[in-house]
Formats: sequence, C-alpha cells, structure tokens
Amino acid sequence: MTRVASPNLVLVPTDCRACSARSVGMCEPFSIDELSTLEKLRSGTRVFRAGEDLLLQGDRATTIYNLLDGWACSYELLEDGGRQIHYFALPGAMLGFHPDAGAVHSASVQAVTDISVCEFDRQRLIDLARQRPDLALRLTWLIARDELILFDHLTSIGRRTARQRVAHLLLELLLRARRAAPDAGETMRLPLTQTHIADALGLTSVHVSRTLTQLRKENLVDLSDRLLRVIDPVGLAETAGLDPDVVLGQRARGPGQRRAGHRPA
Amino acid sequence: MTRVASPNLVLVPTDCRACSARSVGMCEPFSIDELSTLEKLRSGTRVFRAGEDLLLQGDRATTIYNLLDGWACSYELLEDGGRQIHYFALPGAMLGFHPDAGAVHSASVQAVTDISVCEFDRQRLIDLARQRPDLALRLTWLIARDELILFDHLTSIGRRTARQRVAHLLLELLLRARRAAPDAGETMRLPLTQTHIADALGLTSVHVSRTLTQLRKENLVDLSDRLLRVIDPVGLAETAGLDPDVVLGQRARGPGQRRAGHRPA
DNA sequence: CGCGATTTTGATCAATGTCAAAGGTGGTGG
DNA sequence: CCACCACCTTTGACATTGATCAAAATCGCG
Repeated sequence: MTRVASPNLVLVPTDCRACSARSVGMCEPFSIDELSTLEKLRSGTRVFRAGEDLLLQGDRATTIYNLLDGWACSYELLEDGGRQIHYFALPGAMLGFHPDAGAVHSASVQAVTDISVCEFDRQRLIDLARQRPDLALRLTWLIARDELILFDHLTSIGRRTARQRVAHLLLELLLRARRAAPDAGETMRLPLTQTHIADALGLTSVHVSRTLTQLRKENLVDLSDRLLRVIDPVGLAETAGLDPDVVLGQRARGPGQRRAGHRPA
Repeated sequence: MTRVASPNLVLVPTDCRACSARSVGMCEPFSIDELSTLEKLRSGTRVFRAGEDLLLQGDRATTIYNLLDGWACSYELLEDGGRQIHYFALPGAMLGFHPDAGAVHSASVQAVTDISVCEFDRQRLIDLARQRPDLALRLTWLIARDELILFDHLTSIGRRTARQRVAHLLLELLLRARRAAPDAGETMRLPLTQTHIADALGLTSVHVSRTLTQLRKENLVDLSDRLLRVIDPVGLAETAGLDPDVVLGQRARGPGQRRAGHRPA
C-alpha cells in the first residue's frame, strides 16, 4: 500500500531502442537516431511490485513516469476510507503529469501488476517539449485521449446501472487490450480484483460479485482466474447500453442477427 | 436543444486585442503584436443562445471553440433519455477538441447561458501548434487542468453522498469563479437549473431540490434567483468532505474555530 | 393574465450498500 | 509436501439512499 523507497529503486539501464512502449507512449515522436536525446533526459527505468504506489496524493509533482509494462491505476482516497479509481493505465500511458509546476498531486498512482516505468524529471521534459512541438503535441494527444475515457467513466458512474457499468468496463478493457494487440480474440488477461472494479465503478465489491455472477449465468462473459472471456460481445455491448455496431464494428454481427430489445430480468 | 444553423451564425468581427478571454484561454502564449497570427487563423466570433448546441455527438471534430463569454457544458445523451454532464466550461475554456483528426464527437456541447465563442479550424490550429511549442504546451495545460476537475467529479459521483456532491459542486464553482474574479466574495451568479446540477452529479432534479433545501435550512448556502450565496464556506467544505484549510486557505477559519465532526442529521 | 418551465413536497419503490459468515485460492515456510 | 494464512469471492439477511410517480406551488415572461 505504501511506497517502499529503496527496494524498488532499481534503476535498470534500458536501451530505448528496445523499448516496447516507444511507439504507443510519449516517446513516439523521436526517431531511432534521436533516441539519445531521450536517453539523456530520462532518469532511468524503475520497477514497482503490484500494490506499490508510484506516487501519493500530497506528493509534489516533479516526476513523470512512462509506463512500459504492466497495469497501473490512478486513485483517490477519501477520509471515510472509500477509494475512487480514476482510470486504469496500460503500457504507453503517461503517469504523474500535473499541469502546474510545483503543484501537489491530489491522486495517487499505484501498480496493479508488477510494472516497469521510465522516469523523467517534469521540468526537463517540459523544457524539451518547448523545443520539440511534436513532443508537446504528443502530450496533448495522450492527455486528450485519456480525457475521452474519463468522460465515458463519468457517464457510466453517473447514469448507468451496476449491470451496465460492469459490462461497459469489461468491454472497454477488452477493446483497449485488442487495440494494443490486434491479434487477440475475445480473451484477455485481466489482473484486476473485484475490489478494483468496484472502486473504479463506484460500487461495492459485494455488488460487483453479484453482478458478475449474473453476467456469467447469462453467458455474456466469464471472469475467473484473472482471465476475461467475452462469450457474447454483441450481448455484452447491448447490456452496457452501447450500440454494438459502433463499438465492435459492423462485422461483429451478421445481418439479420439483430435481436429485439434483449433485456433479461 | 437542437442546433439552429443560421440565426446564431453571427460572425462578429472582434479585435483580439480587446478579447477578455485572451489571458485565460488558449491564446495566452501570443503577445499583442503576434495577435495578427491569430486573427488570420480564426474563422470568426460566433454567438449562441442559451440552450443551443455548439456541436452534437456524432459530429465530425473539425471545429474548435474558444469560449469568450458565458457558460457552456459538455454532455452525453443516453438511449434511455438520461443525460450526463461532463463539465461546466467558463470563459477561456477550449471546447470541441478531439485528440484524433477526423474523429467523431461522443459528446455534445451546449450553451448554458448566451455565449460568444471564437471559432478555429482544428487542422489549422494544430498546424500552428506544430510551429509554436508554447501553443502546443498551452493546449496540454488546458486539457490537463480540465482533467483534474474531471477526477474530482468522478470521485464525487462514485463515492460521495448526494449531500456531499452538491456541496462539492457549489464549492468548486465558487472557487473557479473567484479565481476568475478574485475580488468577488462569497456570492456569484450561478446560471444553472437544478436539472443541470442533477445531470452533472448523477442525481435527479427532485433529489437535488431536496438536498438544496436541506443545505439552505442548515444555513450553509442559499441558491435562488440564479444567485449562489455561500453563507458558511467552512461548513460547506466540511459537508463536501473536504478539508476547509486546503480548499479555502487557512485564512478561511480563525484559529480555534475548528469544529468537532459537525455532521447534522 | 396565462402559459411553459422550474422548483417543491409527498408517498412509495427499487437498486445498491452494509454487515456477517462461509468458501476458495495461492503463496510461504516448516 | 503439507499446513497455514492472508486475501479474495460468494452468499444471505437486512438497511438505506436516492429514484420514481404525481401533483401543487412558484417563477419568468409575453
């Protein structure tokens, strides 16, 4: 739960050329022969174990992490012990960026799985972005894309039922995973506990459990053993309150397969 | 509710030098003698009446608006008729920015009051940002700042009671208004209906009404006639589940004025 | 004065939370 | 290899918040 200072301060010297997150993250604007610029800039690669915090609310925002591998999440803790997860971060995500220099984080960021990150000094990154508009625009793009997901979450939490929220999140995660690995089918590793899901959706883990059981009984999805299998993508999209054609592409459903207002008790 | 094409297509030729939103919005990086760059870039100033939509979900994202005057909101409509407001935009806000060129908006943007906006072509703005890193960084800053507010909303909707949510929103709006006009005291014009508030907080307008009545009875705030008066800022912050010292600054409360777990029935 | 939109209030209902306990599961150390 | 332990999931009974339905009161405005 708390950040452990030394054990994970493993500064693995990694070659940027071998970085698997380069094309999806903030380093994308840099060509192979420009990578030395980045090598000089970054403070190093670091590893965190699942459950460890990269940064805590209250910390000064001086460090920016580029998530190389694994899952992380941003969350906020309330006085009453409640937790709200803001989003789940996948490889390529930028973590810990705050608009104002010297400001204090109002959210923490935690490793969901074991992760490795690339560490940058905020100021030095901004300085570079001032010389490299393509980097600055890349940051804009990354954040604006996150914002889109946030809008979606907001709508889910504000206006959808527990059933819809869970279906929606599972679908979102499947689609994001598929975008990262287009070969993957309807199955993915999902390293979240039901408590993670509950804290992201504004529910209790008890209720998430019941809801998942229900979705499982209806043969929409199966989630067990950290493995998510979407059995009926179209049905899941409909359950989520989304248009399957839009979300899954028209190929998802054969013509005439459209079902009439399928809404199980 | 729907966009009216011609009546509001009033292209008022405004002088950038006289623009009241310049220092708070995306044009801030440009000095007085650089304003001609902007004058050439923008498509013009436009006026929308309260309730009109600047853009609709489904529209192609080709236009970016800079809000000059008045209030707007971004919202999403669900199939069942429900609405979720994502955020309220104040002068200086950038509206309609989508990370991907040629993509389609998943949210609409509506004028809450009569507003005037400055219109830009997305592509031309990006092109300029490619030459002006300070503009690109300004966009990053604007969006990242919005994201912070979104996190807050997410936490509110996901984990706070109706009471807390309402108190939280009112406080947020007061603080944002004060930041824009530091002279203002505890009173501000609040052009939202209770339905706006409900749709932003994931509640029904009926419940918002009850909640406001309660807060009024407890002498925390008074909201009527589009006028918000925060009678007890400290109490309101506590009701919102926030630390008054952090939110209002220490000056908000004299020493020894700290109250013990004030939690009215 | 009358009309549409908004706000208020009351009665009832349903979704989800809370509390509690019992199973599972995986990892660790003996 | 087993036993234990921490954590996660499942299930049941009950409580509570906020939704829904309905109608009256109020407000802004032409």
